[in-house]
Amino acid sequence: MDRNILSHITRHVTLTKEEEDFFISILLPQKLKQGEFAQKDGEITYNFIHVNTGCLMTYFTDPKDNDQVIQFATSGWWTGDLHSLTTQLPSIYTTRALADSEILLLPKVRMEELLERYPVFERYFRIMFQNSLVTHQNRLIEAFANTAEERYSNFQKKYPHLEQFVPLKYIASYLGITPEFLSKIRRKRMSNG
Amino acid sequence: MDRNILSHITRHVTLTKEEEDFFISILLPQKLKQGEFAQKDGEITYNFIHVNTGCLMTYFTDPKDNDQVIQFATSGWWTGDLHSLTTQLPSIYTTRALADSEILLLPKVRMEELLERYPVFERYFRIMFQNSLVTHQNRLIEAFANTAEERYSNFQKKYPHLEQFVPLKYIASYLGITPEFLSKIRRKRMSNG
DNA sequence: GGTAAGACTTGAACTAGGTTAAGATTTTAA
DNA sequence: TTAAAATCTTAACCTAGTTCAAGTCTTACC
Repeated sequence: MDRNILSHITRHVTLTKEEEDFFISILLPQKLKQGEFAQKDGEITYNFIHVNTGCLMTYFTDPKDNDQVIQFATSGWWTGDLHSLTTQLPSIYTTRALADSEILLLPKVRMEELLERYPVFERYFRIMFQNSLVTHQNRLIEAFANTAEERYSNFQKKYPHLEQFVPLKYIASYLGITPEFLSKIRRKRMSNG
Repeated sequence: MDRNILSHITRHVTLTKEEEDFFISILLPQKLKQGEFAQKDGEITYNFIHVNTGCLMTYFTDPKDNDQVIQFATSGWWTGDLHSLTTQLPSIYTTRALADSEILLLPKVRMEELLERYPVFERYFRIMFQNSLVTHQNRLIEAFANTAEERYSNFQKKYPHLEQFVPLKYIASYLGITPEFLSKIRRKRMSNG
């Protein structure tokens, strides 16, 4: 199996050979074609998902059937529904491949075993979640303090490669606006330079 | 010293007497009067902050001098600027007492020592951050999918005691609207029942 | 106990962004 | 290769929320 994921982890913590081997042994590799689902809303989440190659998005479908994209996950990211994974209640999110992708599934029970046996992984996930929290706080400030146009600019700076293959309607959704309004912004940009 | 904080922690993990004692020994208690600062923006954050009694708020002041409240923290909550604490770059947030409060400071270096010596605290903070992440994801969805009025209702349901002593302008800021518009919502509510 | 400062409200004019519906362009699939 | 489906754009009209300015109500302080 591809041990590429280890390079992401050893950026934050140091692993022994035993820890590496055990970790790799509990991961389930899976391939997804563009458009396929890693997780559907309404179902219980049994796996934490690591993206090896490709790109996934996680979105929430509201009662009026609008999709709200909450995250794009590319190579090296963890994704999925933490709430459903923790509580084993049905997920409110859908996670879906935006491009052909290879993912690694970390089953909940094996993850618990991992954390129990090798506390270094508690540390690793503590650091992961801590960083992710900072990112989410920033997004929250962005959402309230900046205009849609500023958010779009920041998005482009932060994820320069994404716009090539992510449909604009999902980018609009991620930015919290309608596709029509994103069109307006793009048009205005072109004429202004 | 008040060992009340331990009850919050042992809700998530089990501590030995030794772990409890060491943890308590590294905390610095501090009293704040209403309006006093626990942390000012522009300064480096040296402590993670635990609220024992009272209530603090953390806000971001944007370039146009608008305050954006990102969190209210009451008894049992951790607060402060995780980004500045981690990177030791100047904080972009201010944390301030909304009522007379007692807080406990966990200095960065002692926190690192704690995590090194007693991995059970890695587990505790991993769980904390994981839960907090779920909360932040929900807030993000709320911000985009709901109207200001719905957000206000949800806020009141979630923090029923806060509205008694938190000035409305900070609640408006937390909801991402102007105080004027919050007034309008409250007025409309009164006439409609 | 009066006054100054901050908090809250009101209303009128304005704007960022949404809605609806149609048309243009691209992608998919048979 | 072409028809169908999905994506993207355009435009007219609409609305949630802002801005500004004035007025009321509280709180704090000399």
